[in-house]
Amino acid sequence: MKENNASAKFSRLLRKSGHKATSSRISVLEMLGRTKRPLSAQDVIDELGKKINQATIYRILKVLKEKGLIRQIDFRHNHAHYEISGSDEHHHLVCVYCGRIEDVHDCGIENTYALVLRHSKHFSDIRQHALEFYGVCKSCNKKTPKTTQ
Amino acid sequence: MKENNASAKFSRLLRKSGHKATSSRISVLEMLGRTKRPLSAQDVIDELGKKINQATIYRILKVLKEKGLIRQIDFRHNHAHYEISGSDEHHHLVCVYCGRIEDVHDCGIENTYALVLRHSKHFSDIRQHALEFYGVCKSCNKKTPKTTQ
DNA sequence: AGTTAGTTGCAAGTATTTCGCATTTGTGTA
DNA sequence: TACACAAATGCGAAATACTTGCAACTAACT
Repeated sequence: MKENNASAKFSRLLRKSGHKATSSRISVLEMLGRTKRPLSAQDVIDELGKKINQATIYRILKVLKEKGLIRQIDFRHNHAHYEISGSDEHHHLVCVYCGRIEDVHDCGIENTYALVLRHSKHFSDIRQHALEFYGVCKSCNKKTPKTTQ
Repeated sequence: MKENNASAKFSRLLRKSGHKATSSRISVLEMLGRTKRPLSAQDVIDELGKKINQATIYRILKVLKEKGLIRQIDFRHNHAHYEISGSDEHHHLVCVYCGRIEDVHDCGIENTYALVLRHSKHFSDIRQHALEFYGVCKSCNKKTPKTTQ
């Protein structure tokens, strides 16, 4: 009954953040939950598109992201990727030419490029990194008081 | 003769990385060079679009980015931003609701969320950050040996 | 069970970026 | 200084990614 536990947990999280626990949202969360790598919106549409309209999938991803139930990752592939919150958080090496991705574990930013490269199998050069913080500004925080998690 | 110096420097950088120093490329570099904030492709098109075709502007941004002459920044606004390399590198706070941006100076990742928030005027909450490294994988490095800078 | 705000499906629209191919332009060489 | 050629550009169209308006539906309250 793992499925049920997971989906019950997702329902709770959704309601806690002021949203309805619809079956569409739970399906998306479950899909992200059982997938290790970050998925694009298209990946989700490929799997759930027959049950859920694509506009709805985009709307769901937007809400889940705003509420922090999922994380967005930018690989600079011209589309966003998403992964479930709470999963092992790590960074990525992304090739500026071919977009190839490699995971970067056990690495603070202070252990910089040289260290990352030393641990890398496939990369020979780091050109730059992106570090951005995503949060809620004070004026938006006033407008959406339910915003907990 | 500041302009000439800058454009001569850009010419040198372009040739050094194996590309022609075309006037279009130099215009784009100069525009980014004299602008403090990161510009979107559309910003560049708005200013240079009469002289340079928009497909060309996208191609130029791609090359400059690959060669590391400019940096790409992802604000999650559904389009990329670019800034000239070598300019004061800093991070950003981006509101997940309205996209509002605030600069984050003097901050390593180790001085985490609490410290960033303490220095922030407009944000009340940080939900997540993105840290990605951008480099060249070994197989691409073989294919493009000229890749220096 | 009934009410209602919140959610979804549908179809069309917008925004962003890319492509193929003919023409032009830098750059190294004669 | 002119030549030759690879590289870069312009143009138009297309592909991709994401959004919107509105009518119909549904979860979650009473």
